[in-house]
Amino acid sequence: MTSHDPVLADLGAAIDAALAAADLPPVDDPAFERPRDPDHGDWASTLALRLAKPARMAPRAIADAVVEHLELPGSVSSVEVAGPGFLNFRLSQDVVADMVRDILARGSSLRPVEPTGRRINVEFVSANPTGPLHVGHGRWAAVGDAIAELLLATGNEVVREYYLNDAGGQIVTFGETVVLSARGEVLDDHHYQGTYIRAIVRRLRADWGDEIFEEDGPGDLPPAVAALGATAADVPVDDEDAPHGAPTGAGGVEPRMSRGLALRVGILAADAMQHRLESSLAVLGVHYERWFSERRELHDTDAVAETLAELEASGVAERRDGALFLKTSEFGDDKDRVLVRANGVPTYFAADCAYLRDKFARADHLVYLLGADHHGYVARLKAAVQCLGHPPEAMEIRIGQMVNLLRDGEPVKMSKRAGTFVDLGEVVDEVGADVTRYHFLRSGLDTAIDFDLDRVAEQSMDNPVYYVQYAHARISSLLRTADERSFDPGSTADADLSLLVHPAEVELVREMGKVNEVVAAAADLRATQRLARYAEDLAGTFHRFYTECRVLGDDVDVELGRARYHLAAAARQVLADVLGLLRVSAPERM
RNA sequence: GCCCCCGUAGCUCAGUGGAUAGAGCACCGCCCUCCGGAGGCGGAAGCGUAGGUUCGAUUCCUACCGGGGGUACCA
Repeated sequence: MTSHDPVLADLGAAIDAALAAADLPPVDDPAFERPRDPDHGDWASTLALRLAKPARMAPRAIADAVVEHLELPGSVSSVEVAGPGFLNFRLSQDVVADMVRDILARGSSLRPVEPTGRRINVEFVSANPTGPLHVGHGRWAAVGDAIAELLLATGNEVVREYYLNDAGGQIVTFGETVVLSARGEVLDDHHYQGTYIRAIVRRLRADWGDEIFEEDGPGDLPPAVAALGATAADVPVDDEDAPHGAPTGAGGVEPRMSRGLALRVGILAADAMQHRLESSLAVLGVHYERWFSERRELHDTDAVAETLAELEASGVAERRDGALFLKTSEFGDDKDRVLVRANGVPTYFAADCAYLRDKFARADHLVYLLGADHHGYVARLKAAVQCLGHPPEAMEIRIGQMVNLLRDGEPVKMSKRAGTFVDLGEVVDEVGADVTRYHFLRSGLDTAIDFDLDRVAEQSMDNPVYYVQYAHARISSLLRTADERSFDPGSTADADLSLLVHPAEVELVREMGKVNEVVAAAADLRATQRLARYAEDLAGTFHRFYTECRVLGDDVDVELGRARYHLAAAARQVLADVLGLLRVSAPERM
């Protein structure tokens, strides 16, 4: 990472030379870091501390020896030894000036990157199309979207993908639910509950008329749907081949509709749900390059069958007790997993294998964003990757901890079936897209977070996202005002940026200079909170600068005012770039 | 039982071996004849417990305590 920064590359080379000149052993990494305390300079190296043992010398003595032999590159103005043996470096004013000019000239603070040539597939949310999204999904949506943006910014080809589980028993159950609801009949415990079912009923009724809910069905369905009665689409279903039914009295099970009807309506209902999912996500500002339909792309094709045949042919899958097992235990899983049940019906896992195979035909690297409730699935998925002949690291699974939805401190139970969830769309309407996104983006995935509706709504005016956005709006206002007052900032190239020596100016510049390394680290670690926290730090340094350093006014030296103008403009650009990566808006006015 | 994640300020969360552990909110006290006070400055307040590794541990290891999630020929 350090090699990306030209200054550090120069400095590293100079240090290597100094070590050699001082008869000290070489280091493979100068271990540059940003000191927390600005008094410690722009960059620090801990190499003397690390070298103490192998060189059998006191760290300070090593540091002194290095400094003695060090020829500083032009980009570094000073070095000093501090504390137990830190080397603290300060950048020269030229570097500062170049950075500001560069940002303004290019219209971006993000350093251009070499394309990696890597095709990365990022899958996130992928909630079943049998119900609306809840707040927890919002977290994966915001984080997945921002991670995709980060990977894009660091030179990768990226596809955001949503896997639609629009096949299987749940679709039949979903169809049953909709039919019963349309007929005004009572639902059983295993049916989906919630007011959104009525919306689905209205939707289908509007599109196809009431007869869609009858056994015969309308004759003018699109062929693809009409032909669905018994296609591959209903393969991965519970073991009952009989129509789904509910216990009625003591007499046992009495079918309430045919399986074909439930399936047909279920498929149409899932399609309708997909549109609802898409619009909910769009409200959050999340858009996918690819919606992958399990039913259409895996079951209606030969994909599953081909995958199974391939796995069997390569010897990683074998028949046992009438079922087909994938030997995942040979690749770290607890036990082998069933691909095809003894009754001939493929499992959900079989579809997952086919899906993996399909993805690897389209991408070099797969990122999955899953909730903690899916972590039990990781081992077998990792194993499946290897069974398909790919190295395990070609797929990366990020497990995110859960979101606890609270309402005034009290947990809100979220259950799709019970209908007691709070829809993501409602939340976004209540607190706003930027606030919702930002709330999720500023925490690490490993942290289980609380989302208190009342608190977030109440605090919305003091939300950290506004702190950042306000800085952006404030600079915009400043530049507008300058324009209105016919302030002539002159060109960036002519501005004397060496005038920027006030502590608040130096701090701002110093903070701005971190942007590329923060972006690189955030991308590497898939850690959106790094960007968010950085944005907050940067906004803070700007606010301090703004309070202490005036840009406009008769009492401000003209040249200094111009330099500050360009500094502010560059700071705005950095803020806009970081917010852009988070896909949070950067308003000119608030 | 076994597996995964987390215990940091009153609250929500940062800090993937470095110097005096940070931010926002809440609380107390200051700061607008002047570019947006949705701001700035100051104050008070914290690494669950006990060991270990290391020149150095909030960070890595072990145990314990506490919280969350997972452990199907379900999807």
